[in-house]
Amino acid sequence: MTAPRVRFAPSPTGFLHIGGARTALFNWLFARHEGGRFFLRIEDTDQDRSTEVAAHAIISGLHWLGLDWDPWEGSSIVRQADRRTYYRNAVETLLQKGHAYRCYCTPEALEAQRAQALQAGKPPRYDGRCRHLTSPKAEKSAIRFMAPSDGEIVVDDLVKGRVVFDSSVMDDLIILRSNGTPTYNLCAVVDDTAMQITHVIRGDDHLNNTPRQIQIYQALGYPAPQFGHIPMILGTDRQRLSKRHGAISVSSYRDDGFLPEAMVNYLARLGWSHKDQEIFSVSELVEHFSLERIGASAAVFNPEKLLWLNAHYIRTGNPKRIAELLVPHLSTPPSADPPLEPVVVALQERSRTLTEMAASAAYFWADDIVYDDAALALLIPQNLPVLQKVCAVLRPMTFEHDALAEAFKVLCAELDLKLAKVAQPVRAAITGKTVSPGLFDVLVLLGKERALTRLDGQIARLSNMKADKRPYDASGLERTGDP
RNA sequence: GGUCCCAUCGUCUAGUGGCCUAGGACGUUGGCCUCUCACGCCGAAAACACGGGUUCGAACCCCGUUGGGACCA
Repeated sequence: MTAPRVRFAPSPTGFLHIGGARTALFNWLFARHEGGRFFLRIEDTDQDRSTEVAAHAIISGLHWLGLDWDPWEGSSIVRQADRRTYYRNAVETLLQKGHAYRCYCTPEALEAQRAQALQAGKPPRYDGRCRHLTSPKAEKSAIRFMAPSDGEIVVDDLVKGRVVFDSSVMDDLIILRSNGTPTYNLCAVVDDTAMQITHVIRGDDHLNNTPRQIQIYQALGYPAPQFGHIPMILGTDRQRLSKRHGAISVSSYRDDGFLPEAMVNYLARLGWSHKDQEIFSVSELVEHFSLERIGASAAVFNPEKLLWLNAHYIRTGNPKRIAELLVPHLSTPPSADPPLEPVVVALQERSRTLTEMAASAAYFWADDIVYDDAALALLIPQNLPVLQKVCAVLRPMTFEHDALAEAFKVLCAELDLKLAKVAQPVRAAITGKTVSPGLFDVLVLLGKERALTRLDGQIARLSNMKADKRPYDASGLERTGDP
């Protein structure tokens, strides 16, 4: 195949969502696999609904995913707002060739007709009443495309296979509104032709637009590109994915501590497959990607699997990079002691998101740690002797993993206790939680001074409780670190 | 309503007429490992929507039904 040219053409009416991101990804992968070009075109002809904020959100979403694009005629991004004259020219050409005509029907009248047709149980088609008008009826008019009504239009879709449309069901669509703005189908044809797009890869919600566009290509005398319509992404209720389904913007996943490679991997496997492989690096994706391997049916978005992939990439990621990505998620900036990287290493295999990792890391740097209920349940007078023994053993030691492990082992033998019985109270005392990385790792990371301070603090508190002979009451305990 | 698309475990999928007693993955679940939680390892439950054809043989090809989705909006 000669080097293909593809594009991603979002309307800037909101953030980059999961579905758009996958469309962009498939286009990008196809271009990179085939050694072709990938362009970004912002479809902002509808100025009422388009915003700059949205355009930026889409661009930053693509950047985050690592999708880059090629410039076209010197500009990085093609903007339809800059191309109005080309649309006007195309409309003019169609008018001259007799493939378009002025329609004087008002939007209100059209709406009434539509409602009436619907009422009568008929398809709400435009009846072509202005088609044969010879003289202008009013100053304001829209321009309609004169759709050929004979024969059929065949789309040899790269994903769906051969799809045949009967021309007689196609009505005369408006290509230029009475306010002078061109419509989607016209712009897409004009731009895809100008940009020499060879493959239009887009959501299958556009499949029904395709025969209309093909008719416009033919009327204009342009060659039509090939089409590939990829299936929709659905919510758990099998409805088209929308805000109701929760987080659907790419940026919200970034903010929730997901890694771009996890998102890319997940999106790629949603509708596309390569044998039984689940984990793909970007270069593997580029290597194996092909349009033929895209499935024909819609796919349900499954956040659980995304989470699993994210956990995988956090676990196997370069600690230095993970550390950098973690920083924005930390509620308090980490100090140099302990250094961030070894903390990340300790938490990598027990964090599914950066957000989770940040939450688990808090006690390494906090001056006042928060004790959760499960930890407080272990910090009771019965465990005071154990904590005191541990303190006594630790105080003269140099904190080093194997030495600590040996010391605990010896102590356990001495006390005739399982390691769990000793480790859990200590863990609770120094982390405020019952869950953490390996105890000896935590002790080393925390450092001798901080670990002993926390242990001493709890020993003092428990000693007081015992001296007061007050019954244990968790609600009466001081909880430091709460806001 | 019309047109179009789609149909394998709950979910993502492998399967391209005999390799299928239908494979993998997420999730669920039993166990092992174990200082907690994870990771890892071993095991389990779980699907060809239905009905007709074609064929010696159909998850796979054809038709229909049902169900879902999209567009017209």
